[in-house]
Amino acid sequence: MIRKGQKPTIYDIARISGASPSTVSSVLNGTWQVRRIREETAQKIKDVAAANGYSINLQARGLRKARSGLVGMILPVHDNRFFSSLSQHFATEARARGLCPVIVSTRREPEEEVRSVESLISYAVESLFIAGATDPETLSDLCHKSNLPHVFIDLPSDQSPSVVSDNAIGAEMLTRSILDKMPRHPDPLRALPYLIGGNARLYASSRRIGAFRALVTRELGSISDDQVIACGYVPARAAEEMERLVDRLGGMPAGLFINSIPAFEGALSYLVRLPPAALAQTVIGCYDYDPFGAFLQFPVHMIRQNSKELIRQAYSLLDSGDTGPVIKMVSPDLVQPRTILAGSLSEIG
Amino acid sequence: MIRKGQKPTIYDIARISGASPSTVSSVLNGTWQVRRIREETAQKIKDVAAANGYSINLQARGLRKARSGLVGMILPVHDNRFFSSLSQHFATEARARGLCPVIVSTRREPEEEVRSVESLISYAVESLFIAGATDPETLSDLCHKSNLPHVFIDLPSDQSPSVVSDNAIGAEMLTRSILDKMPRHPDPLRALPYLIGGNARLYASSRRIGAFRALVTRELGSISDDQVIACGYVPARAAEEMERLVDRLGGMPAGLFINSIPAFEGALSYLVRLPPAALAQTVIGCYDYDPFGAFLQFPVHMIRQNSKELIRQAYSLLDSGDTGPVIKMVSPDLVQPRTILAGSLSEIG
DNA sequence: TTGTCTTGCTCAATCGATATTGCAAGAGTG
DNA sequence: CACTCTTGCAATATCGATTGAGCAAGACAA
Repeated sequence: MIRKGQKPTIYDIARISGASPSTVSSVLNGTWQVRRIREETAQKIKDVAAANGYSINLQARGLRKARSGLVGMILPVHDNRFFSSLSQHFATEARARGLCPVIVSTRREPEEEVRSVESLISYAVESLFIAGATDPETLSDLCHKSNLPHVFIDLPSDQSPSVVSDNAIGAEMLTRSILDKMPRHPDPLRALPYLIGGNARLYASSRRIGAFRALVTRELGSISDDQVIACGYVPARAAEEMERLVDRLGGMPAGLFINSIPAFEGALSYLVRLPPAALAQTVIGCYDYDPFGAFLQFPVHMIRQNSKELIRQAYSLLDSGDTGPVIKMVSPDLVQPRTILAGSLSEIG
Repeated sequence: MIRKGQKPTIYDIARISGASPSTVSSVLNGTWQVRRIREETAQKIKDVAAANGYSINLQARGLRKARSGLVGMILPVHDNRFFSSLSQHFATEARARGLCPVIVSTRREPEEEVRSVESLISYAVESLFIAGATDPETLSDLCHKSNLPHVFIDLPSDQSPSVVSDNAIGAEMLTRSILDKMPRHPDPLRALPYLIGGNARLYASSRRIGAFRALVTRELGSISDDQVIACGYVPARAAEEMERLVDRLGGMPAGLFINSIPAFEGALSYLVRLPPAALAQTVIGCYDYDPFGAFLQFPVHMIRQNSKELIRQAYSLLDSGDTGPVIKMVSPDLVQPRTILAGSLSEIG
């Protein structure tokens, strides 16, 4: 019946069913009513196709129609709570739209980002989501050149539509809840809130630090540079700086704003060695979320990025057809300490 | 120069450079030496291509060559530590092989799994990785029919090559380290190890439970059904069962084997309410890994699945060309409590 | 009966790249 | 000088699906 070893094509189905390839094509892609194919004929073709395990060759269709049915996403890594949550929502929405999601991770390497974008362009993706790009403008250029609709997520581009977490609002919420719960302390230096972690030159951190400084200044009258320790994202560095800070102050400060999960890990590795009493006088907030943070022996306020909303907004920006530079802000959520005991964590299974 | 609004094709490059499309094609795909194209001609074509921002249409190439350059992966969800780690390694290896990874999540819905596999077949993926499938045999049939090389991961198929975590060995390691560290207890019931969580009818859990029972029987002479509480994966259920167990025993048992992260969360939500002293007499092990587990106020032994090795073995099974049913086992790792303080956690940033 | 419409298809060009075959011009050989 | 051989490229068929144009056969009107 069919050429051996090959997948059947519409030509095979046409031969077997005694119709022409064009009739088969229109029956199988659903346009047969418009093309005035008899119901009887259509049914026969469908039966033959099913019986022979026909499945369409989307490369051929894509070539002819100049549409691939693919949507691309670029992100730094898959194995990260935030990015994997982004990709989950991205993929779910893509499938809901009848598109096939192609997600490529670039390990934060600019060249890999460029290669990946070029590769996705070559596969004729219909639009592209770019999350956490290290080099937004180069990628933006590439997309514009190829006339490819695209959105930046989390890290914006100056030349393209972007959706980002509202770091200023998130940092303000976190700072405010630290200030609100912060115990008074006789030592004026230990009575202050401190920020640790992050890279002041990066987009997200700089906004968070800015908001922290602004609110602290507004509430406490001033802020010293000593209160901001943007020591990067390496846990070990954060551990060192944490220890140095506690040494300098002669104990824990009343408030601690930890910028990012890696910094949190580093700080933790030091904090867990302190006597529990040392932590009783501190309010800790972490910008970024980990569910097990809620099970530590001391309460931690956490900021959780709203990845679902980020994706929703990204799709809606694309839908709008606007290709100019716009930045949409999405507010993150403040997660209260120990609010998660009820079992809402099943997602981390 | 170029048809406006369109991406340039080899025909455009041919016209501009004064060569023929076939020459352009062979120059741009690197086969020009074989085809005796002059270096001078080749260079000119490359220049023209670069100047006009040419990028190959992989749909056309794929159609012609009957190879797409795509590798597919099916998994339940992206936003899960284990699966996202799998996809990270899968994607990295795919790119290293010059292939483009297409990862589709199916939310553990059998129909979605079927749709996704069909969709990937239609895109002509060259091979397919299927992780954590709920309905392996149906998917296996689909792949065999389409002559598509494939491997199952984590959850095996009877009809296809599969790579799975060695649940028996993992459970034995975890059980052994619990038994080794378990304190003696005057109450004979509290002196025993208990297993909580998981679904005894599922592949992974049943093996883990089997290994737990076997080793406990071997070391302690016997095991009672009361010691195995396979109450599923819902945190709240685990919390209930945990409380019930502690009530029944009049305190924490000497050893606790928690099966899966969701069960761990549930158990935790109860355990953190106990006085710290209550936990001092217990050894806890968790089958599955979460880095923050190491920062809890009591030590937890954890099993970490070796996702990198799972992927490596899966690729090597595919490379071998074998399509018959084989199961490769990969041993997971035992992570000692608090071994992670040094900063190896940066992956979760 | 002739002309017009509708029905139900088929034909053939097309998308962009690949690969086999073909072929002119020059080099080399006797 | 007639010949083969090599060089360097062009022509063309092909992959599988789509789609506008075309066309035979019957229905219906005039």
